[in-house]
Formats: sequence, structure tokens, C-alpha cells
Amino acid sequence: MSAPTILDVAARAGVSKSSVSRVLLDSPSVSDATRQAVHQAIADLDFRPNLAARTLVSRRSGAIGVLVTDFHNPFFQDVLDGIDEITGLGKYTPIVVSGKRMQKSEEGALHRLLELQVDGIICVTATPQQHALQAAARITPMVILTRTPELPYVDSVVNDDFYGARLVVQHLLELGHQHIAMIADDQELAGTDRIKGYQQTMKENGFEQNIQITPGGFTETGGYTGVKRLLQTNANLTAIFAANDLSALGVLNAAVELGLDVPNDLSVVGYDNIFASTLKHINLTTIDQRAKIIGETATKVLLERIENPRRAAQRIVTTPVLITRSTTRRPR
Amino acid sequence: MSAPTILDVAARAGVSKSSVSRVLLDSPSVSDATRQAVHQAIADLDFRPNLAARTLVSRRSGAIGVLVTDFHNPFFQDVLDGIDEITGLGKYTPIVVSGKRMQKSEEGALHRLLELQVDGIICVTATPQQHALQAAARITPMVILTRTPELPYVDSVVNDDFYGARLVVQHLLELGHQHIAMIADDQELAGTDRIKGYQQTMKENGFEQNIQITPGGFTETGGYTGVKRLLQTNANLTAIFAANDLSALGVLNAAVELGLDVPNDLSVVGYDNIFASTLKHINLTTIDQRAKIIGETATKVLLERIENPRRAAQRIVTTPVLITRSTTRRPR
DNA sequence: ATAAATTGTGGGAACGTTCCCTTAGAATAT
DNA sequence: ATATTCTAAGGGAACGTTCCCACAATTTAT
Repeated sequence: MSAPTILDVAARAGVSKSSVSRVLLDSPSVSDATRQAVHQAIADLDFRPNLAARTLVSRRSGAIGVLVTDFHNPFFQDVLDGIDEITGLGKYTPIVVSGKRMQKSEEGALHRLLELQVDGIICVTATPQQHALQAAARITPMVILTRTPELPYVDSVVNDDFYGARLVVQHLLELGHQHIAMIADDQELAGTDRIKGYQQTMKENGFEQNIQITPGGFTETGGYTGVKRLLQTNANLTAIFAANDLSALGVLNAAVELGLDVPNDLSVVGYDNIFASTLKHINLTTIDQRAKIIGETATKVLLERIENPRRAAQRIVTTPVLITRSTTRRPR
Repeated sequence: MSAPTILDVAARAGVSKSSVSRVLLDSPSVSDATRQAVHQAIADLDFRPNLAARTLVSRRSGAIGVLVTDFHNPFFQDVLDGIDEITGLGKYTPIVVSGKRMQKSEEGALHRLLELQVDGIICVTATPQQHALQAAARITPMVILTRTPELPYVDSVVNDDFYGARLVVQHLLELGHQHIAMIADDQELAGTDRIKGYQQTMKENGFEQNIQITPGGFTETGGYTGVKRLLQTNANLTAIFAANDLSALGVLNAAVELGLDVPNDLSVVGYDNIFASTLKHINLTTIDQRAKIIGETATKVLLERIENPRRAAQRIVTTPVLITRSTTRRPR
């Protein structure tokens, strides 16, 4: 009645449980005859090894844990495609748990992954406390995405936001724009790499005095109010760099209301390349962080760390790309 | 050096391992004194029970597995919100694995969940073979979303697509539309509940001869070509019911190209209420399946089946709602 | 006062694997 | 022909829990 065990397989194949175990683990020191007999018995009995028992003694589960803040985040979804890409070839399976957007349950989820004895953790999230991460990293290899915690033996993979912003500004400058304003996060009007990239590139091209940053949040409403505020004070403005796509969509809304034609009266660029931006009647010029590549890179780094847990922490920077669509054009 | 075990805790608390185990399992037959001593020792040693050992002997992991086809599907994301909502209160943790849109890896993922000894499975997916599902259901309680496999002891939760389509048609009829066409999936021009609901409601209101269904797929392009085809053959058309939001977005594109004003020249309704439909300058009238409620329901049903595995299979139908936005208006 | 039930505790087996150690027999070297 | 190495295989301990059973100490019933 209950599930067959390695002993049942051994009995049926006429060998010892040790031999069955060796076949299961692909050990080289087993004769073809036994190997075949064991495979046959496994098939006959529909045997599947008990992972709990296996994990208990071998101290590895073959699973890598992925901790995400929120399944709705498209960035995470692409990251997971990348993780799948790499793990698909090998012996590890990604299992995903959600932090439900709350720090406490995020730490609970992290705890859960440790309990499951995952062989490594990829953390696609911002909020757990530093010490919770550190405690986890002492137990299991870990790599963190989108930020660099500066913890010993913890690798990180981050997007080059500075370069991404530079791509945006360069694109607009090449089209002939000079009056380029940025809508940034409410919290951060300076200091983030995305903002630094904008400022630096403007400065290098001699438009330091045209630098103009307004808060707008990472929301549709934020972009909407942000651009209205900008246009009130600066009639020369020909291009807007919104801190993310959602905000850029708000800018597009405002433009319609104000009777401005995008891209002829106003060029708009976003950041993230979310699904809505790809729709034909939005068709937003934006930056793609290539989250899939981030996921692939993170997985590779994690697998390396599983092999060699004591090597120095790595920080890998990935390169975003500009996606030129129809919301940017040279100014009139 | 290595992680503390129940024996270390027992030694430190001055009790037997059995008592520690009882405390861990919240057994009533343990004195307050021992309970406190054990809790203290656990805290001192930062002990966390080994799930593999626990699972091995108790045959339950405290995890419920969620199998999804694809993380990009927004329906799944809402379902997972619902699952989180219910499991958050109790002793189970959802862990998610992806089928990567391929039947073979989907069965692999299912297999993986069985290996992990999850206490139950929620299947948000369409493709695994019937026999793979059945085999899994013999081992672990299972509930299937969005379709009804008619397997013994397998519960299902499905949306009432017939009623959803009825809501759409009724809404359009109430606005005064009579010439309402539908863009359906390429594969299915009849037979699905969504189509039946459209046909039935048209018939009941005396517009049987106005029923018109065209293939268009569940894609943006499908909606685009579908509506162009419809308008060529039928100049009276005042309303389009697209089989999903993506397709409806294609309809909106085509309308712009054809110089039609939505909603004054043409009303458009979608199905699914995806994120893009909520954006201000799309603002699509659509049906919300309330996937979160589906997730909640599925979880409740699964927990009940874990309690009582032999009860008859249930089929639960959830009720969608109409979201009225600005792509529908009475015809001129 | 004695018998019976109850309560809290400890010891040991079991769960299903992996891994180490031993050994029989074959192959190779002396 | 004998000694040595190699190969394939088996036996048993270990992993860290839970759970069953036994038992002592206490409480309750007779």
C-alpha cells in the first residue's frame, strides 16, 4: 500500500540496497547488469526516492530557494525565467516563496527556505533586515539581486542604473534635445545611480544648467503630476526622462490632456520595459534591465558559491539596453 | 559547529529528547516548567528543527505545493495572493514551482512537488496529462483551477465563464447595443462557456440573428485582425466583446487606425482585467474573474481535503464581476 | 487504606536514505 | 604459482526527528 522504498527495489532486483543507492546516485562502480536490473525494478514499482530521507543524510535537497517580495513584480518574473534557464540543465530545481510585501513574513519565508534545507538562496527583494540575511547566509549560500548588502560571502547582482540613465540621456541628446528633465522617486532626489547617470551625462555634454529633477514617485499618478509641474515652470522642455515606465505612462496621460503630441511636442522615456510599454498604442521608448540575464547570472554565481562557499563575495554589474520605440523623436 | 539538534536542546534543558519533541509539537501533556526550560534552551542555542527528519517520520512537510504554467500570467499572481491570504493564518506554507510552459517540464515540476512530500497541491495550469495528474492525486490531495478534470477525489475551482459573458452582453444590451460581435479564441469557435454565454444571452433577448463570432486568438494581433475582418463585413456593428483583454487592446489599436472613436463609434469589452486595462488612457471595460477569491477558495478546499482525503470530489464555481470603465457607452 | 486512573517523563524503534567499511572474486604483477 | 591490486557488491551505522510503549509519581475513586 505505502510507497515502495529502496529496499523493495533491492529485493525485486535481487541486489542490496547499497547497489540501488549507487544506481540512484549514478556512481561509476556498478556493473551494467545490476544497473539494468535496478532500473527495471524502479520502473516496475514506480519507485521514487524519498527526498526527506535523502536530504536528512546527505544534507542537500537539490532545491534552490527563491525569495521574492511580490509575485506581481514583472522584474521578478523575468528573473525567474533566467533562473529556470540555468537550472533547467542541471540537478537543481528552483522553488519560490513569497514575502507578501511585508518584512515580517519575508523573514518568515526566508526561515522556511532554511528549514527546507535548500542548497542555496536567491533573494529578489529589498526588505529583510541585514542581520536576518547575514544569519541565513551563514547557513546557506546566498546571492542578492538589485542591491549590494556588503556582507561577507554574499554575492550580489545589480543592474547598472548609472549606465542605463546615461543611455537615455545620450539617446535624447543625439536626437537634438537640450532641455531634458527627469522625474524621480519621491524618496530620492539625488544619490541613486539612475539620477547620477542623468546628471553626469548632462554635465559632460555641457547642459549642466538644464538639469532639472522633480519628484513623482514610481507611480502613474506621480508621473502625471510631475510632468504638469515641470511644464508649468519650464516652457522650453522637449523631453522627459521618467524614473520608471509606470511614471512614464502617467506622463503620456498628462500629455494627452494638455493637448501635447508625443513624440512631436514632447519625447518621453521610461525605465523597466514593462509589458504595457510594449503595447502598440503605448509603444514607449524605455530601458530594459534584461532581468532574465540578471536571473541567469545570479544562478551561475550561486552554483559557483555552492561549489566553493568560502570564496570572496562577488558583485556583478549587468548592462541594460535601450529600447527605442515611438515616444521619442527629434524636437521641432 | 554544525547545527544544534533536539538532543543538544534536551541536554541543555535537562530533559529528554521526547520532552523537547513534545514542546515542539505543542503537546498538552508537558509541564509548564519543562516547557519553559525547553523554550529557553531553544532560544539559547538558536535551534531550528530539521524539516527533513521531521518529514521523514511524520510524512508531512507543512508545505503546500503550487504548480503554475508560467509566472508571467497575471491570473496566477492573483490566485497566489489568495493562497497566501488563507495559508498565512495557519500552519502551511505555499511553495511554488513553474512548469515553464512545457508539458514535459510541468510534469517534472509536479514530480518534484511529490518528492518534496508536500501535503497538498494546487494546480494552476492546463497542460499535464490526465494520467500524470491522476497518479499525483493518488499520492497527495490535489485541487485544480480553471478546469474540471473529472478525476476521483480531485477537487476543482473554476470561474463561471458563462455568467461572465452574460454580464458583458447584458451590459451592452442595457446600453442599447443590438449589433454585438465576439472575437473568440482561434481554437474554439464554439463550446467554451464564454462563447455559450454570449450566444445564449443574445438569443434570450431576441438577437439571435445578430450573433457573430470571429476567430482572433488571445493575442493583441488577434484582436486587431479580428475586428478589421468584422467591420469589413458588418457596417452596423456597434460593440465588440473580445475574448480577453489582450485581444481587446488589439481592437483598440485597430479602432485608432480606422479613425473610430471608442466608445462613441464602437464599444469594446475585454475579459480578465489585466493591469494594462486599468491604466488611465486605456481604461477598458472588462470582466474580473476575481482570481484572488479563486485562490482563497482553492486553498480552503484543499485544506479540507487534507483533513478528509476520501470525500467526494467537489467542483466549485466562482462568480466574476463586471468592471465598467470608459470603453463602453450607448451607441449613437 | 488500597485500587485505579491520570499525568508527566524517558527510552527505544522507526522513517528511508547515504556513506563508510569490509569482503569475495577477478585481474594483474611478480 | 603466489602475491598484489582492482572491481563490484553487501552490511551496518548514521542522519534528526516522531511516535509508541513503559513507568514512576501523583491524584482520584472505592
